[in-house]
Amino acid sequence: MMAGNERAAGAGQGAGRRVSDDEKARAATIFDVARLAGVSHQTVSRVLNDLPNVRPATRARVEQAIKQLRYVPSPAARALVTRRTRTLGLIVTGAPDYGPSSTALHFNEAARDARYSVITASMLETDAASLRSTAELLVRQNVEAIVLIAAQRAALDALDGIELGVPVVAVASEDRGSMHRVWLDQYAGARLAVGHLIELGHREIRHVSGPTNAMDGAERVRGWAAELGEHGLPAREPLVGDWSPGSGYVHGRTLAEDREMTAVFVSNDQMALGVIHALAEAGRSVPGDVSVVGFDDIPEAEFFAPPLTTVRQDFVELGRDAMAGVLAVLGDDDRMPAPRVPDLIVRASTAPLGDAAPSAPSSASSKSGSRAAVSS
Amino acid sequence: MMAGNERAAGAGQGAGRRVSDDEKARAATIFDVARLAGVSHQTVSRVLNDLPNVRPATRARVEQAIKQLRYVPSPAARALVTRRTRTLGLIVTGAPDYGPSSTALHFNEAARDARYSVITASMLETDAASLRSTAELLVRQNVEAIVLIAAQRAALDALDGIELGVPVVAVASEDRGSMHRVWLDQYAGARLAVGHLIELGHREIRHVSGPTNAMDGAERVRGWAAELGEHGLPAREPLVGDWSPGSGYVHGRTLAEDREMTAVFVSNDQMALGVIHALAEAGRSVPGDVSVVGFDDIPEAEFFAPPLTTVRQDFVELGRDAMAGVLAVLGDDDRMPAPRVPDLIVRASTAPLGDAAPSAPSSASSKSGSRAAVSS
DNA sequence: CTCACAATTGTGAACGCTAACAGCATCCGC
DNA sequence: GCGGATGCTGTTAGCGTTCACAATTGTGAG
Repeated sequence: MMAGNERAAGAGQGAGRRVSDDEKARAATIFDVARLAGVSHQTVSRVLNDLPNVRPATRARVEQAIKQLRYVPSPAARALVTRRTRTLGLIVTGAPDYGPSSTALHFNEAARDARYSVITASMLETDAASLRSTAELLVRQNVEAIVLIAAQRAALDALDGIELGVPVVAVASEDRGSMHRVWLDQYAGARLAVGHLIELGHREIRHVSGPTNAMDGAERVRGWAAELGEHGLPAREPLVGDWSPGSGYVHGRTLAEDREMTAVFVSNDQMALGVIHALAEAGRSVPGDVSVVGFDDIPEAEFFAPPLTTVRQDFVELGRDAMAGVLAVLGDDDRMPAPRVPDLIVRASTAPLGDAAPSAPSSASSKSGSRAAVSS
Repeated sequence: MMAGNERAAGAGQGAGRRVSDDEKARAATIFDVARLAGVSHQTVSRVLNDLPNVRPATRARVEQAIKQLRYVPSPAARALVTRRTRTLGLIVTGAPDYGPSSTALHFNEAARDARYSVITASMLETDAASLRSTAELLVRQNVEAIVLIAAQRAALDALDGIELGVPVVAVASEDRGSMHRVWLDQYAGARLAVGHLIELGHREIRHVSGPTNAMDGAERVRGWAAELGEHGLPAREPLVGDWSPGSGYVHGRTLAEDREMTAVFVSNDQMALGVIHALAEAGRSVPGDVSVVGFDDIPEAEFFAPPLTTVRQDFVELGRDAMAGVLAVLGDDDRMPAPRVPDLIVRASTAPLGDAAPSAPSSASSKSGSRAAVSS
């Protein structure tokens, strides 16, 4: 022991000077620990990595030395030799909306649990050029995989097909051959919402959609149309919004003049807020005259006037699924997670078709307590 | 050239086999580039790091080789020898609210512009234990500094005083001796809001505050009280909310019964939504009977019923300030940025005191197009 | 006691890069 | 035409780990 190898000599820490945990003192290395514990650096490494064939007494001695020197292994040195960084890249585009932000947060936590670090690249822009250069930036950091939380189709397309050298897991509502994907089933969620309106007796159900470049929105349009079609109901042209309450308000004004219509499926809660505002302003009460369903269940939805019936998405699980997907493609684990179906949350913005009869009058039942948050 | 040094020999790439850019081919190293360009690895390193004293012709040859081999330098190897990772840690606690999320996003962009990577650790919990272990986790990744976006006082306190070995820059509204700080001036913002109400003639101005553990909220309380005090107006006990629309609603019901009160300064926009809802429900019109001012200017605020007068905070600049702060403490740059003062955004939820006298009850006038809309 | 064999520990040699210095032309002034 | 600057380029030595072995110690059967 105390082998006079070139390292120990090179370090040249005078035995007396070492103790002071003063400022400039360079962080301890595996050799410092080895010397203090009276073992070779390799034995320390074995302890660090929990390898077998270390006598318990030795292990204890090493652990004691580690603690005493406040030693932490260098991730750089480790990455250099193992060729694994245990680091993932996360790209989030667009404004920090509730959905993407939540997904990112829970992905982050899941990654931490799996002992991976996450280098995040958030960006407001969503053009192909900056997206690609951001992805390449992450690759240059030697991330082992990239997770892309993409709302806009363009963001997904930007990374489609290009060979980055690392796997990409997209959190997106549309499929692309070239990358793996996890998602929440927007189509099914929309059918849930529209199905609810149909059950309430509505026949003329309009739709305020998200922007055409939004994949979630497109799936919701599909679901809306499919559910209507299946019940032999007409699907009038959707009104295309931009997710903002303002665009909901604008379309709400238009809708207010459509006297046939008795229900609106709005593609997110913010726009639903605008729609309700416009309808009420035009004297069409919600849910008295018109039923409105939103999508997302943002925290505020419960406190709209009236409290909003909406479709809740589980972003917690989505974030975890993203991490599960990463582990899957990295081969450390199982297969790609299946999409989850959102839940319908019935509140007070929907009511049975009744009082104001559009074309086919019917009597209103007074069932369904309005408030009762998560009822149904 | 072509020196038969141990590296080139050790690499043992058969000259014939090298060309295939097949799958398993290990990424090119600086030696591969050197060989192809017919120079030493050190010259390649000089080109990579933009050092002087490289003949333009040589530089071009090296750059050509780099491109041809699609070579990217290994950050791990670089970090190992330079002892600099160019990586920062970012801790964001609590739910992904608008403010913290925006700040994080713009910090992220600013870091990228400064050629730093950011390892993000988002966490819902805010207890000292998990916060500290998260910070230590980041330190173990050899981040050069940690940025803490802290809303709750506890989050700040958790990292206060403990020696992490790297500087901490807190984005927080209260000061702690042990760390650097950037912030938006909540106190000044609150005075702006209350000053506006006073100018409109209000004398009984109540306050719905954030939770007591929220530093922003505490500063806003201070600002509210100070502004009132300076005008010799009474500051009744604030109603303590929890930022949610729900708590705003609850306090709104209480406030509705206070017939003295003609104005409320609410500590964030979400609670203001709840307050307005409750007031309207109780027959006290906003702004006809009561003026309401919020804080934050979330995107939805403009579409509340009525559109909300509020205080806008510039989270874009705050995020950039955080990065500027990091550069400052890292010594690469100038000094800690000064706090910024928010802007008052006047919309339709505030009006001059007039119709309804504070102590003398009166009938509500129907002035002010208070958009019947969302009011119930 | 001795020897084979397992358990434990130690010894170089990478990993891919930068830092420090050494070497070699080239150029300038006298 | 010679000495010394002044580019430019090359050589060697680490940075702190893990990997692949080699060496040593311990154990149980004969």
